[in-house]
Amino acid sequence: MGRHSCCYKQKLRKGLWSPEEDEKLLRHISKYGHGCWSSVPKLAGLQRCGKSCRLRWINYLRPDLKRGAFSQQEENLIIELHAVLGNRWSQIAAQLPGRTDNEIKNLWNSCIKKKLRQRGIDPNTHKPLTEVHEAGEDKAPPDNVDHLSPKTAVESASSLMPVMNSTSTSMGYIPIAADCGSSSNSSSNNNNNNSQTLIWFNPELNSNCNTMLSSTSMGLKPIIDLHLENTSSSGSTLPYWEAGNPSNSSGSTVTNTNGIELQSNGNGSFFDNSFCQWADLAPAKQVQIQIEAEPEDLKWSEYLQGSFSVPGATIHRQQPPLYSDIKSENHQL
DNA sequence: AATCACTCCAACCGCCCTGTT
DNA sequence: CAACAGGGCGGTTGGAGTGAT
Repeated sequence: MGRHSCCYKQKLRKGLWSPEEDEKLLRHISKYGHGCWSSVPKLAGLQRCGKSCRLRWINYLRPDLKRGAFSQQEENLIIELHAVLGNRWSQIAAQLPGRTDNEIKNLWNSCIKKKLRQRGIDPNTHKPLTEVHEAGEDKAPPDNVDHLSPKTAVESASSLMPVMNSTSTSMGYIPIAADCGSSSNSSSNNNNNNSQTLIWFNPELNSNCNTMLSSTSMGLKPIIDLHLENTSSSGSTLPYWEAGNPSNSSGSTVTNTNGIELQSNGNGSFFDNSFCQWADLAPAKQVQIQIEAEPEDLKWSEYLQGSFSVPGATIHRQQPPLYSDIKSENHQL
């Protein structure tokens, strides 16, 4: 594919934006909105292509941008999100209000990568450098490795599990990854062609690894609180991994915050007839929940608009969840 | 003061996806 | 179905700024 058509036009300015250009663009968008970007330069009286205007607006002129250096919390969050999302800068940026994907990408390449290496962590895999070398991965995988492609979603999530093994009493559970069984070439999903396997985990298990977003071929997955409890334990609420121990889970139920109950079959598996078909409480701190749904039912765009649905369950949310929201929600539990 | 090396980041480039015709 | 346009994204680049020599 060649250049974008607007770039063929002659006499278009390139390079840094002058204050006058900024003012023209700002004034135009403030007054009329951007509408069709390709028409913005003409209407605003700028000798730029629409893409250039869009970029300038998004990365610099937007009024909701946060200026200044990144805080330590923001850096930590970027690292955590990168571990799950990889180089999906726009999705990472969506979790950091006021920050742009470009900004985050630059920070990652110029600063965070270096810091991680100094700490002995491979920035591509987020594993200790020694481990990476031992595994014969001297040559670091490319940054654009698809951390959560449908085939590797469960694998990716599982790879995070070892760092989530500290004790916690939090009840907040959220899905972090999905294996999209509807993928045309996926053969790993129990012969169910229109299903997904979600992996849930508790963000409080490890403060440094409380990433809870998952991304599949369908886009970023929504975040859901899954409140799990063991009602078989004399009324007391136990963390799910205690309830989910296959050896003692007989008779227990698991309920999420949406009131969806998963009934144990006594073999470590939980069955839900409204939201999920089955939920398998694996021995680790992991539960796989298979959902019968067309991929379209779970599009992130729909979720952004306020709701999405799967058979038997509709989950509403006013606006896209922010990482900080989830953190505080879980702290409240 | 001049030069060089290095860092950082704004902006560009090329590609992909989606919607429209 | 193909062609095209628009928008979005990730990778890369070039230049400004800064510190060292």
